[in-house]
Amino acid sequence: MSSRYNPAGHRSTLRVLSIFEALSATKSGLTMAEICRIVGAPKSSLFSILHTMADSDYVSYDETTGRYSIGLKTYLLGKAFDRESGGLSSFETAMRKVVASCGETCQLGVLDHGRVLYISRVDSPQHIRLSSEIGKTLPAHCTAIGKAILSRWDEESVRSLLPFPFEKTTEHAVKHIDDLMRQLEEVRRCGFAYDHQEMAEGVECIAVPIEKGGRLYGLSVSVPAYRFDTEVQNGVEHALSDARDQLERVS
Amino acid sequence: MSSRYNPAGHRSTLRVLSIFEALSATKSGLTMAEICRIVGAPKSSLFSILHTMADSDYVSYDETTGRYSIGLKTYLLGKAFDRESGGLSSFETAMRKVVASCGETCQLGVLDHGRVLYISRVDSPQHIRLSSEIGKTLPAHCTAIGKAILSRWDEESVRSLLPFPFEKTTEHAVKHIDDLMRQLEEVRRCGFAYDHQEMAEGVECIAVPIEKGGRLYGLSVSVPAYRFDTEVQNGVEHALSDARDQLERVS
DNA sequence: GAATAACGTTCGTATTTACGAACGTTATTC
DNA sequence: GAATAACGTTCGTAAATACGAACGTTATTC
Repeated sequence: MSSRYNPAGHRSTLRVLSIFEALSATKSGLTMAEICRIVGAPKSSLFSILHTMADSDYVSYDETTGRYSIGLKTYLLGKAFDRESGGLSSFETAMRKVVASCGETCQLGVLDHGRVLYISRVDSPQHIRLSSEIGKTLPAHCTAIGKAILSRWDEESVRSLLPFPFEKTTEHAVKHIDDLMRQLEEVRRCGFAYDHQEMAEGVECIAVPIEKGGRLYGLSVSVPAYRFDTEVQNGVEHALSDARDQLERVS
Repeated sequence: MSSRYNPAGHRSTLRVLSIFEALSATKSGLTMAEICRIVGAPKSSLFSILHTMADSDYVSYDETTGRYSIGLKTYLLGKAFDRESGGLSSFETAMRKVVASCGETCQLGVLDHGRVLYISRVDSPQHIRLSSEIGKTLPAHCTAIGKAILSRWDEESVRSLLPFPFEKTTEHAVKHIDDLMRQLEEVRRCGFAYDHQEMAEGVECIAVPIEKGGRLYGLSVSVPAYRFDTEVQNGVEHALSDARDQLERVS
């Protein structure tokens, strides 16, 4: 799909996007030197790119600290996504309803290069809760959202697109791709994907796949293991199917 | 501030940003040819850039329609801005309060290349209201937000950065930059900037400048002329100064 | 349904960008 | 406070991108 000449992609473009990515993962901005280290490019190269980005206000430059951060115009791009794609606001409404119904943290993710990219979260009102971060990724094979989405793929795609051997997480995680295939078959059958402390010890997750606007999402609820039982599981599954039905109906 | 070699900026970067900008201004996506026309670059050049953007999910490509639009990852960049910059959420809270208090549309903007860039809006509950669009720009000299922000600049910057002669809007708009200077002096004195049907016939606006996070914003309320009088004006000014005080206090 | 137009894609060379090395300047170290 | 390290910036050449022209393919026109 990329240009034949440079199969890796357009270098300057990749760098612009990497700079955005680096800046979005920071709290108080980055210096040029820090960006260079993260992006893995020499400062003489990023110099003009960074200045162009700052001049156009997609990146903001703080003169007093000498640090770059995400700019106002980039924020507006995100708003445009909301407006165009029917928005994620419908997801957020549904997620708030899920949290209200079962009292646990609800998360939304997609698959990005074989990993789960978390795009939205509504926190549990309880004190003990999860620490995942929006914009961060986790392996797909050991997360409920990952399995939920993969269950909608054909076997061949899963085998070719998922990095194997799997990244190691906890003892409970599925170790071989054939075992994962069996789990996915089970997800297709019952509609729910489970992560029984596979990603992190003591965290149980349940997820459903949701198709919306031609895209596959995974919607999950995470529960600390010590308050997880059959009753909680039933409640979560009920809340998740309600959310899925509501979201897929309006499309 | 740009690189000495290419005073206009880094070409590839400018193109990436232009593509983002073009995509953010559309409702249902653009084809490659359309993007080329908007950006003003040949398709052989944008080909690889666009594919690289789509591969990284910052841009999404709809195979059925052949159209590109803003991608999910770009949305996450916007969220990162919110998280980093203390967010615009505090502005939005304040704006909702303004609308609740005076019942008219409230808008937030900044200056971008001598024009007012609208970044947020909370609509009036009334039926007759405005049609401005988030992400769009208007001339600064004939808008309340523009004048509010310019009042915090020194005279030399205003004269050098504002495009003159002014773009023509309505008969009521200020025509000469010297007249604008007198108006800005008045804004500095009383704290409020006015647009008396200067941008659009029948629309009155009042704005205050707000400094937050090292950036200058303008917060305005727009009122249809037929329901504008001294009493309304007092109410709006009261609501705007409350909002400004609240926003600048927390910083 | 033939002809035309528009689209996305590929190619080769002209042009621009890339980046190691070196600069002056500002933090850090001792 | 001298010496060192790190930063942002500039330069020249090596290497990448840019883009007109031409391709096959898909819409449009008549």
